[in-house]
Amino acid sequence: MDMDAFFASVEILRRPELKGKPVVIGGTGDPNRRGVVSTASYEARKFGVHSAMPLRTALKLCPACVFLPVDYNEYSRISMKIKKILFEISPLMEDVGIDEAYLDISALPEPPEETARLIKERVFRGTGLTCSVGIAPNKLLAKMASDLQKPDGLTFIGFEDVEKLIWPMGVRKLHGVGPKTEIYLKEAGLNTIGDIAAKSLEWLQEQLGKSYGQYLFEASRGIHESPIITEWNPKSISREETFELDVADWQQVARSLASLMRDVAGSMRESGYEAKTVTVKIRFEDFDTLTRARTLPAETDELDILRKAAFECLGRIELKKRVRLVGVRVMGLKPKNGAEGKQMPSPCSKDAR
DNA sequence: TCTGGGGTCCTTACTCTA
DNA sequence: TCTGTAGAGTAAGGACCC
Repeated sequence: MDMDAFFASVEILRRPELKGKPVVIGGTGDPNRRGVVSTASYEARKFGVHSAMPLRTALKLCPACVFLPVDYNEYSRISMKIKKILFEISPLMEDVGIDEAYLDISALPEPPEETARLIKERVFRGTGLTCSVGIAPNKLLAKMASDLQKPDGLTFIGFEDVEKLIWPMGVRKLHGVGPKTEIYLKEAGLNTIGDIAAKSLEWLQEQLGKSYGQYLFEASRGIHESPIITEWNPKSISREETFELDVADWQQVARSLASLMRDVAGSMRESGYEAKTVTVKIRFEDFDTLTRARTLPAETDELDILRKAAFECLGRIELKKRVRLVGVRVMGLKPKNGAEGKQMPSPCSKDAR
């Protein structure tokens, strides 16, 4: 199940006057400041606006677009409502970020198409929002099925449809193939998913690495064994900040790092985790990005220790260019005092490769 | 000229230890 | 003691996802 233009749809729901207008959600909502598009309504997409595009570019493409800030709290609230509805239909549910979920419905007595219709109906009745549902024998194909008809779609894919429906698609449509791999594959003469499927396992592994080659070999044939993951512990917690204007002042970078570290430590305590490794990230004005990491003798959630480690990392980076972004991440997480830790919905798909 | 933020996983290089 | 090797842990960077 995949919500349709989720952030934009939520905003339109609470401001009905926006219905039918091109709406762009991203950053602070000011298209003249730094930020990217999180979600564009279908009307805005007609102007070429899409996710991850700089807001300034979106403004150029569509000066008539309505730009709104991201209201993550509101989207989370509605997301939880949706997940509750889905969980009631099948508790074998995997959260995939804020607007997607996989459901194993193979054990339900109703036929799948009936369940799919029930999902769409209950989500709409509960929230006023539409979603697209894909039904397939595994997560990979279900995801591709849900993308096939959007918005408000309901699509079936079986293994027997892979050749006809999936193979003609561009390589980029395969989950796990991003912009870099797309370029690489095209240079190798592979334009469609079928082109990948025509290659041998050995060739793909030689060109793209053992693990990723194996993944592409199977995925291009619609083969994907990964199970529904119902519980999940975070592996890292991070915060980062892009400055409105690139900064040359070391003090300002340090202040920002200290504040981000406070935030991360707060988040760790809230969720009940301690961390072993601290990583600092600096992105310079030319987008050159460096990271430095420090592993501590033992896990901790004490701000003083974490901050000291972060500053030790920062000290190993020569700030000879202006700084665009500063970030901090903690990893090697362990639930505190042997407690369980708070299990969370997974933030994004974990099994692309 | 533009390129966010919060995540996961993989690869490669290096170091330490058995 | 010297040499080689395997494995674990750490560090850095990169690709991808929502």
